[in-house]
Amino acid sequence: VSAAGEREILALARSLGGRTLGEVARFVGRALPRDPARHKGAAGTLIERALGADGGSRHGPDFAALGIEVKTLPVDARGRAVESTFVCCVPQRSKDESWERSPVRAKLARVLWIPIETHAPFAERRIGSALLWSPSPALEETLRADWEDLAELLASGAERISARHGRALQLRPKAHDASVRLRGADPDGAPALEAPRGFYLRRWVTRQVLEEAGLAPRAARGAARCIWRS
DNA sequence: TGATGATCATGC
DNA sequence: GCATGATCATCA
Repeated sequence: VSAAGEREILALARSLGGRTLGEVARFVGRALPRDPARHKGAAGTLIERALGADGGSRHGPDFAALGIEVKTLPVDARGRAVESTFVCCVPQRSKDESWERSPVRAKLARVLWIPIETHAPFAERRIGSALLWSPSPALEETLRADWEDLAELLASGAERISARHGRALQLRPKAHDASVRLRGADPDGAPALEAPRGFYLRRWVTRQVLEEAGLAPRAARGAARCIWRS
């Protein structure tokens, strides 16, 4: 909405570049957990606090007024994304929604990517150069096609669903454990229990984002590069 | 090494 | 209880 607002957020985010999670935690006055395995979302929560994002578990973008979603992006030493990226939970009745009105499109329309080096002790993980991003028309077409395929899959019954569907988007379990069930509906509309799932961006997508921004090498054997410079 | 399915903590 | 923040564990 506001270009000035975007520039301010981006400048603030880029000021975190080169710092460690421990430094940022001290800056915002929060303790950083020692064990990432037991605090998987801690880096993302910390960055949101440092940026003054709206926070909480509400729907909608992190910066509601600007429509910006903040996503930390775990990368290896060369700046390549090492994990897929959670986008949002599968909404009930997603079959009734168009791509244009989908939460996936809303989330991905404007993303502030924050690369973070992984495979180091939590507090020593270094933050990279923040990147304000929107999907290219080509990627958006892929996302739309995936969304429509996956929505159809969801509407046709839960049995056939796996993470193998979708070129850029995929469906994966999203729950405390595999036993969790939500109230849903079967293809006929009758009440049924379903495993909660989320939409995820495949790893190649975020790798491409960083490559196009010059933050990661394009070739598999490319030279090492500092992720907090470009 | 990469992808899939499973899992952990927190906030409301 | 469920959505948000993600990474872990395992197998091919």
